[in-house]
Amino acid sequence: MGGSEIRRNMPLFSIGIVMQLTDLTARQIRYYEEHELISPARTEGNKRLFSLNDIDKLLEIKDLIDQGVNMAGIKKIFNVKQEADMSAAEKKQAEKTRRDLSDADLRKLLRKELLQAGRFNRSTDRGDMSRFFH
DNA sequence: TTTCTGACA
DNA sequence: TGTCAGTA
Repeated sequence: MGGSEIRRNMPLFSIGIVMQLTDLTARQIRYYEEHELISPARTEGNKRLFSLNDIDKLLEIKDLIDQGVNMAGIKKIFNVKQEADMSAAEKKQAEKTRRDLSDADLRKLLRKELLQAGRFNRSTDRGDMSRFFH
């Protein structure tokens, strides 16, 4: 890893600066943080401090959003991306984690759909379009 | 003045 | 997502 990594991860910018740099609203930026797409540091006063990496990530998110990709799709893309630069051992663990999460979600979904079998809400799921981007 | 969290006529 | 409230 290059020593510049520490600089790119240095918490430097307020949300106001980031808004101007990314053309995103504070609402959107906080929303993406809620969904764990970014994890800015905090000051003693609980103010968010963004790094260059955070800004790059927000820029990518903005492009994806503009292309019609939703949160689910963006999360998938980011997961694949970060999995790309992981060691084999880490990949194995990540695969297990992903599988476990899937099983948990599957049980929930299965129970719901068994209970109220008769709902068609697959129309808004454009998240899978992400497969055509990365 | 800026940012934060929570909430929704 | 926008926006308003009430703070820190």
